[in-house]
Parts: sequence; C-alpha cells; structure tokens
Amino acid sequence: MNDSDEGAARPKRADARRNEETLLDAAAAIFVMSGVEAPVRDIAAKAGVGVGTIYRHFPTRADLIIAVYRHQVEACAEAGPVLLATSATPHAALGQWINLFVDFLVTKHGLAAVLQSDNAGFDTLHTYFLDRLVPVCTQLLDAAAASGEIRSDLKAFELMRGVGNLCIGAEDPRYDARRLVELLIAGLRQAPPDVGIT
Amino acid sequence: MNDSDEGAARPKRADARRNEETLLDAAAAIFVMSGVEAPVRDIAAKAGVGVGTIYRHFPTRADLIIAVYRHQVEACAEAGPVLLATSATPHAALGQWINLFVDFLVTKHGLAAVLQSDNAGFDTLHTYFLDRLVPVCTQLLDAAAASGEIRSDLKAFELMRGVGNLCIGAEDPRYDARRLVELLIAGLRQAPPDVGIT
DNA sequence: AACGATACGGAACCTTGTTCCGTTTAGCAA
DNA sequence: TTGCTAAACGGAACAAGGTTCCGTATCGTT
Repeated sequence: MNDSDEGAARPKRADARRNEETLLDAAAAIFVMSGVEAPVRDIAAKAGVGVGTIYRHFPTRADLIIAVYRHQVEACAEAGPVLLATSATPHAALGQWINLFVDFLVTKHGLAAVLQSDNAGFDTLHTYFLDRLVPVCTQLLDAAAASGEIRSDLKAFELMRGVGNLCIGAEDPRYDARRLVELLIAGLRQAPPDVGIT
Repeated sequence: MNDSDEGAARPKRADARRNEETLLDAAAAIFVMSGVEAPVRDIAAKAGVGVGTIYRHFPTRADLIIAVYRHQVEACAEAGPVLLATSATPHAALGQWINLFVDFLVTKHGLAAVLQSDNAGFDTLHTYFLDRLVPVCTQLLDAAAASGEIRSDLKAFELMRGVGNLCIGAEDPRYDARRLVELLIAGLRQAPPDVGIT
C-alpha cells in the first residue's frame, strides 16, 4: 500500500474533486427534501452541473446514494460490536442496534422502499447494505441466541429485510414503524417470563 | 334501486363489455407472469387492443389492478366475521385472517410493493384496500383485545400496513414473509409491558 | 340505410434514467 | 507565458414507460 487515502494512485483533477464534493452536498440536500428517488436532473441542477457529470462520478444512481450515506452505514456497522460489549445482555444489544438501524432508515425519506425495490438499478445499493450490515447483525443474533434469549431459527438476512420492510412509508404519521419493529423483536423472544438480567 | 346488477342504468355497448372482459383476463395473465408493474403496453398487446382502450375502461393503472383482484379482496373481507364466529378464540381468528391476507399478497407478484408505494397513481389502490379491510381487521383486533389476549394499543391500520410491508419481496426464497408476520403477531400477544428494548 | 353516440387504436407527449460526443479546462512542459 | 493534451464537462439525444388526444370505426337505433 504505497498510497494513503489522501493522495490516490492517480490524483483527480481539482475541478473533479470539487464537483464530487458539490454533488454529494447537493444530493444530500435534495434527498432530504424530495427523497432518494428525486430526479437526477434535480440534483444536477442543484449542484449546478450537467447530468453527465453525475454519471461520470457515480456510474449509477445507487452509487450516489451509497456515497451520500456511507458514513452513516459504517457508523451503524461499527456500533454493533460496541453495543455487544457494553450492553447488559446480547438481546439488549440487538434491540439497541436494530433501533439504530431503524432510526437511520426512517429518517431517510424513501430509502427503505428503494432498498427493497427489485429494480435492477438498485442492486448495488441492496448489496452494499447487506454486505456491510448482515455480518454485524449475525453476530448480535448469534450472541442473543447463544444466551437463550431468543429463538435461533431466524437468519440475520431475514430479520434485516423484515425490519427494512417495516420502515417503508414511515413518513406517515399514522404509521409508527419503530413500534412495529419493537413488536417484531418482542416476537423473537424465546420465553415470555423471567426477562431480567441473567 | 330499480336496476339489478345485470342491467345497469345505461347499458354499455357490446364491444365495450367484451373488451373489458378481455382486458381483465389479459391483465390477470400478465400480472401472474410479470407482476403488477408490467407495462401497460404489454397488457394492451396481450389483449389485442390499443392502450387507449385500457385507459377508457380503467382511468388509472390502479383501477385495473383493483378490478382484477376485487373478488379476492372481497372474499378476504368477508372471511373476517366468519372466522371470528367459528374460531376457538378471537386471537386465533385474527391469526387465521392475517394468514389469508398474507397468502393473498404473497401470491401476487409485486402487489405488496405497489400497495405501499407513495406514487400518487396508486392512491386509489391503497385507499380501496384500506377501506375494505381495515374495518374487518379492527373488528378482529377489538375482539382479541377485549378477550385480553393481545395488547390493545395497536390500530388496525398500523397492523395491516406492517403486515403488508413484511410481504414485500416475498418472492425471494431467502425471505419467508409468512414467518416474519407470525413473529409480529406473536409480539402482539399481551406481554409484560415495556419488555426488552430500553 | 342513415345517423349520432360510443368506443377504438395508436401516434404523440411527458417524465425520468442513461449514454454519447463536441467543447472546455486544468495541469504540465517548453 | 504559451501550447498542448488528457481529463472533465454540459447537455442534447436516446430509451422506456405512463397518459392523453383525436381521427376513425363500430354499434344500436330510427
């Protein structure tokens, strides 16, 4: 590894670097206002660049979304082991981690929907989330199962997908995704009585 | 009411009636093959009519979907009271009814996704499902709550939406929507308040 | 048979994602 | 400073899908 994060193998031109930054900012702003499915042209306009520029930096729309949210996804992934180490029980850690995940999805207008969309264009996005988060979830799930708190026949993939699905449409005030996820997690529990610290 | 279901107020022309039938058949066939989001042009081609004909009979794509599935939605709605009357407990009735609903959604490729889509065009569809099924679900939920089997702080709307959401992407063999719905319903059971996630 | 209302077909239009290419510009070297 | 070239840019053009519109064909009645 002879190149640091800063100076890459072949440095990009200054205007290109500047534009990438501008684009990320514009996209983030538009996503907040109009959701992640906002027209590419809107983002280009907001950033003051042509659509071609977007596609040169981010080959597909999914890549742009990933770039915008990468930090937060990483943070979520990294929180898994930390929670496991610091929580009273594995089940508590799992619950808190799921809450982080849900908070993330619920605050990103339309992200949950797009994540499950079978639209081929969003494959990369789907894959990225899964690759990054399923292992973390598996770890938490295994720990909770090992401690006997929850049933062990549910894969992390299924849980995450279920939770992701429940987060769709969470903008509707009549629909509280967080509460439903809590119900789902409650349903995961092995035996109702004797809930305290083991 | 001076007109029966058969002879309407102003009878449609014979070719129009024929076409409507043809269209429903074609749409049903296409929906099975390609999902409910299949291009309108495909349906028109399959039916051997122009796209204009589709829009004349069904002002929006949602109206076509409703027309295709109306019978089954009605059947589901009517099953509610029956189950309540014949099941051992209200909770059992609720569980079975939810199963009916889930089976319906899971077997209609893409329907669940479209149902929750915030795309304005599908408003009618969303509304129809809600209008028809929420009252039924409320009845079951109230009965189960009254018998003390489940917590009573969840509205039918929320439950149905949650279940509908969980059914999205059920075509994936790695994802068993039915099981997750069962977990959710399990979580509904009256439990020590404020369990788990703190 | 003729006529008006009804219904039809599909071209045309709009929106949105994506590609392509002629033009502009940054960065370097003379 | 000036020239040169690879890199980057802008936006027109293309593709795909939903929806509208209107000239034409057909039905049902007189």
